[in-house]
Amino acid sequence: MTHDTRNPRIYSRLQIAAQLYRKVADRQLVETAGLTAPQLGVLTRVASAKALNQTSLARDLRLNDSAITAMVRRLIGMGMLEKTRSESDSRAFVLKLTEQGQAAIDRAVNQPIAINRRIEQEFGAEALLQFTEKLNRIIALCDEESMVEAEG
Amino acid sequence: MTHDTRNPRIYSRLQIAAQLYRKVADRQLVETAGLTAPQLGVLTRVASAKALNQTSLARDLRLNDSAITAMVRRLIGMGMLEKTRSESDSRAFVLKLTEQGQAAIDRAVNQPIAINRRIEQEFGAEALLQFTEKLNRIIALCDEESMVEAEG
DNA sequence: GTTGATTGTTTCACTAGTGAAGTATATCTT
DNA sequence: AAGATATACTTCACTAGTGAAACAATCAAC
Repeated sequence: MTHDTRNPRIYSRLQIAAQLYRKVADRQLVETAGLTAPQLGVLTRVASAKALNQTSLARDLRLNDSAITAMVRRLIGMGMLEKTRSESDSRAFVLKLTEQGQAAIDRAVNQPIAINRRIEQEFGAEALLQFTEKLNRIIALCDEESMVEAEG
Repeated sequence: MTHDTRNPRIYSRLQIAAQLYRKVADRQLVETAGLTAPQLGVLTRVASAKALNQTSLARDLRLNDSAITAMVRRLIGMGMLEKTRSESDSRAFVLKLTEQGQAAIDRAVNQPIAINRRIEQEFGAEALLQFTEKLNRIIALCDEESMVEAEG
């Protein structure tokens, strides 16, 4: 009753948490691996797939195609990634790590991110699982909602 | 064991949830109120304070000063906000809503955001509280961690 | 085997954020 | 009162994302 901002609470807390988390993780990652967190996300996905194109990458990371275009351009500029035309489909590119890219991942893996550890310890395994479960729930609800908006 | 991406899980889920939530909320807000969610956040904060300057606004929203500079510039351009030099401190500006800005807030308030309602219903009051509590925990841990990084 | 739709990618204009460096104005300290 | 320090704000260069419009290659249907 004091605040009419009843619902913004979740929204804004979520935004702040996500932003802050990224900032703190980025600081360590840039220091140790020379990568930002989103960049590491892209590289690890590329590393774990055998022949990935940009569209699949976008789907995996739940991003826009154009976000991937930009991301890949940066990573290629940094010498972390390579891009070659797919032989089976000449619209698509196949993404591959460079040695330098693999080295960056290795550095990142060898030095676990402090904030992750901290959160894991504070929360404990069970609470952590429960929390990510709720995040997944939110993601699913957003998906549903955006379907509804689009089609009716 | 299948995935060595044990810790990224929380991080990336949080990012995806936040991004998606914003996207869905934005779509409705832009439609009904002509505002994005972050813009509404700024306006409601300005509305609830009596004489706000940009630095306090930045602190409240946990944003950079320069993010506020840009945000305010856009909102002024849209005719939602006004900026006048503070009489007590001539470095600072005092932010004030225009009529149009107030009208936009009213439109937003009168049409609660669908995705918020959906999440509230699915989660229930208790789970929602618990969830935001954990978000606050994460925020606090990030704050601590960034202190440690900065000073040692 | 064209025709038409779908798919993979890019470009453009935009919002939203960070961080470092700079400019004024205020506030201490002496 | 002067000089150092802090505060309010801006600018710049950057990352990271969206969405719409375009283009070329592929795939289905006649």
